[in-house]
Amino acid sequence: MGRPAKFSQDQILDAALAVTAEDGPAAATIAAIAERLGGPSGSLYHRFGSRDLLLASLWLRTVGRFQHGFVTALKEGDALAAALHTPRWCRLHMDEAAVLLLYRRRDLASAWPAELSRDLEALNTRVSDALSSFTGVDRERLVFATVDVPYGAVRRHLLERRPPPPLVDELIASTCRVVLRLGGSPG
Amino acid sequence: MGRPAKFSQDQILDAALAVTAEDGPAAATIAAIAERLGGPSGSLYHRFGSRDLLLASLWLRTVGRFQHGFVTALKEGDALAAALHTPRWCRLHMDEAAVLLLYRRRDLASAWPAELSRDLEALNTRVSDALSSFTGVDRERLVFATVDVPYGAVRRHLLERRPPPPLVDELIASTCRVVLRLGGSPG
DNA sequence: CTCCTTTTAGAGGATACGTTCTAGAATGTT
DNA sequence: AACATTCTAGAACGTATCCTCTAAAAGGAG
Repeated sequence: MGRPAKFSQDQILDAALAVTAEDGPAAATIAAIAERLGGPSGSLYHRFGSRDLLLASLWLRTVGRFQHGFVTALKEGDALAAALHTPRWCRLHMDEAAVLLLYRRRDLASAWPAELSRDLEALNTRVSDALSSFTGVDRERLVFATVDVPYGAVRRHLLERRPPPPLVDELIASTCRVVLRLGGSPG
Repeated sequence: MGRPAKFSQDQILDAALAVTAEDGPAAATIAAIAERLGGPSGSLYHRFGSRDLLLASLWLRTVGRFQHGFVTALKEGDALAAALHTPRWCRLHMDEAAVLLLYRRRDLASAWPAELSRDLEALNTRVSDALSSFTGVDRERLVFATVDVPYGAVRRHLLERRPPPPLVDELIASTCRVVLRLGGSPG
């Protein structure tokens, strides 16, 4: 089977993640990632054909990981849990959350690789379907309550590299109840 | 007085703004800005000493313009107006809003120039003071209602380069009322 | 008109980055 | 043991970017 890999795909993505979370996408150069990894740049090109493919893979991995809990909650009809998934996930995965929420796809991979367009589409469809499966509430309101507000509530804290305080969850929950008319005590 | 300037400071900043809003901070190279301006790169270095100084100036100009309405509303004790300032300003200044809300300072000017640190501090102080002048509400709640939520509500639309729909204002207002306990009909 | 200042104008150098290429190390297969 | 395969290792190349530097254009002052 040939020489065993010293650096796995995930290890490389983790190095890219660390660099990007720390100093932004512009700092995520091949040289910087290789240095963080402790390996040569050639290994990165061996696994991923190009920088765009590497960072696009990082994006896909991160989005996929984040979406899992969100989609599950929505499919169970629990909009509140979906909304609260964002602050909770951020506390557990600060670096990934920073990359996901502070930047855009295009800022990581300036030209999205054609090989990965299907994967990206699949992720989009997954969320879109989960949102559609949640009936009884206007879609714009649902997105506002479960995506936009949690996003805004968390961002300032991610910028300062500290976990969102518990109050954030309270405020998101309050907003959810009002916007989705869920009932429960205001606050 | 010497040769009259063909390109004013604001014209250069406008060119930088257009390029940045269109293709992100990484695309805002000196060459790209000069081409958009229709002038030589030397003129940019004549007015601003470096790329960092140029983009930092753009950041200051944009933040200052945005803050004006926000701070005014807060000082008048109108938190709702402050919260609604964001979607309204976005509709009037889409490009500037995109630069301001979609990116970070560091993504424009990787190292903030020391010459401009005072100006940046002044802007921060201005908002901080305005927030402090608004008594009777916990500061975290106030920031959530007037900054974070409007920010999140607007972002998705800025990404797609279209003005935030009227429903956004409604949802922001509803959230404001609940979080700040302002009274008024829920919705 | 002749200097002086300010600005345009863009060529040129230094540096950094993405990528390719060659060499060799480490493992499975025959 | 010899070979094929897979991966590490890093030097080397072309390109793009930031910035500097020289020359000239355009107006005002004496």
